[in-house]
Amino acid sequence: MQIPNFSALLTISLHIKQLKQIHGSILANGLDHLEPILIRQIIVSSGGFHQTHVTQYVKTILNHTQHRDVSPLGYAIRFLCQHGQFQDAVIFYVQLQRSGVFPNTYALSSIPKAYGKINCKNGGISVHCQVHKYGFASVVYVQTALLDFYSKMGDIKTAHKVFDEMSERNVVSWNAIISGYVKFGEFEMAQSVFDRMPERDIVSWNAILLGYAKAGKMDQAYVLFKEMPERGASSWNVMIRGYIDCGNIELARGFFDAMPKRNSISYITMISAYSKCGDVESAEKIFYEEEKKDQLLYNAMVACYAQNGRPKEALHLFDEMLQPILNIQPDKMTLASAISACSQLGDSNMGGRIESYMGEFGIRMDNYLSTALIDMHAKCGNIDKAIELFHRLEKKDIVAYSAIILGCGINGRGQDAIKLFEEMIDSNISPNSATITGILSAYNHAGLVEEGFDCFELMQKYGIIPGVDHYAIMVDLLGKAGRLEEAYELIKKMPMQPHSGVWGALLLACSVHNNVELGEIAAAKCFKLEPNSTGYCSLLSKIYVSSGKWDEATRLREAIEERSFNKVPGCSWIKPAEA
DNA sequence: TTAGGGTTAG
Repeated sequence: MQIPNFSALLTISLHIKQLKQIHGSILANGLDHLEPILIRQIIVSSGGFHQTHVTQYVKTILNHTQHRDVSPLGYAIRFLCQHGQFQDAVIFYVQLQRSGVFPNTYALSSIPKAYGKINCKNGGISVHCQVHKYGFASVVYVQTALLDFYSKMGDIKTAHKVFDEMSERNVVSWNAIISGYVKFGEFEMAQSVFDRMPERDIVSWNAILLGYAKAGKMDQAYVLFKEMPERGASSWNVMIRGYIDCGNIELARGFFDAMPKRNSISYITMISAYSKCGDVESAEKIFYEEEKKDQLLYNAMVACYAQNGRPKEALHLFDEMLQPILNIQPDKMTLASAISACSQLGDSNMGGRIESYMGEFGIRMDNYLSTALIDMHAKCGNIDKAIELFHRLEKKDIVAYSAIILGCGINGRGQDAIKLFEEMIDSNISPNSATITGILSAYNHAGLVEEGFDCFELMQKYGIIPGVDHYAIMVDLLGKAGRLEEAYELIKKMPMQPHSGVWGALLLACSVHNNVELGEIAAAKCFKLEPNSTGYCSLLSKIYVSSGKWDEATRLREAIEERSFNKVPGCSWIKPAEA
């Protein structure tokens, strides 16, 4: 093939496969100088392809090409930013600078957003310096991007300074500063900028509407909503979100039903609201009623199943979205939920498959995914792998600590769990209810009773109210140590009704330590709370046998047989004991 | 430039 043919080919819209072939031929023919044009063409033609494939391929070429033509590279950086590949955009931007190439407006107007997304304030500040250095200080797009960067980083002062110094402003610049004030709760400032705006568009109105919603002033939000010159799906979505945050899910649903044209955000807002209050059925109804299901909708429903202890359904839906007929690409959100489902099932095979998707689709590991994987490996018994992942975490937050502490606890690594808990407290991270469950389980495994009690005091310090499960672990811990009376006293002091787990822990301890009296009390409670479970009967029977109380053992066995014959739930023969 | 979704326990 001749050189002119390549150039001509690269001016028309082609399939990614054809572009890949052309790329191969270009390199084989030593025509590397055409690579920049190829990059641009891939991006331009990318509309119909999977974005992940395109971004992967663009990244591959960027990594390998020797050419440093600013136009396609700036274009590529903007493309990566538009497709959420912020880390990579920053890497290429830095490479571009290192090779001595001046960035262009494409790169400079998109890179501040990338720095903001990866939470790198210094990066954005250095871009700000470069903007002045390279003479882009009067370009409205570049300045707006910088002002938006500062406002998103919470530095409203600098954002306002950039805004004040702008020689030219457009409606986007005004909206960016308003959104910044709204985001950080400075509603009055937002309102005052809004009042001064020379012209407003729907985004300006939505930003102010959001301000009311965030302040919980839904009555005023409604007045504004009615007054708005135009309303879009976003305006309705803000109202829905506002009512959900106020706990008025019915009114939110009313708006959802009434809106003229819903978008994916409307659906996922409602689904996640139902998910959070455990109403999986309503979420399912919305999901299945919508015919055009996209990635966002699937993600919301997979998450809903995973969050509500229905891991099989979560994975079933995950599989469905990968079917060639639908071929919806999973992303970080999907994988995080799917991994959570795997850990609930203890299924590390499926988990491994999901890990391999990450490579296949070029999904970068982040804190959410790492934490989900830590939990999964720990629950599947691979605690070393979990610990390794934990130590590789960039930022160890409360969820990651909770997951690893619990993981160590359930894998018999009590001492490791205790060390990590201390490390967490030293790094000024306050434990939450889940962390306490984890550390208490670790003390329980290690048989550290006093530390368990100390933990109850610690909870008070951090304002955590002990839940029924914390008591259950404590009862188990005391029971195992043979301190049965203390365990019983603790149950009596509980401010809430003990569940069968609490009484079951006491009963188990009684069976280990052959305590008939407390065993009968605990068993009676268990029978009442879970009449259909036979496990408690066997435990009590074991206590009788071990204590030589053959008559009671026989009576109990007869009662069980009679019960299963008559299908009458409960064991009525035992004297009900008061706790 | 706005709106939304993911990770820990129960």
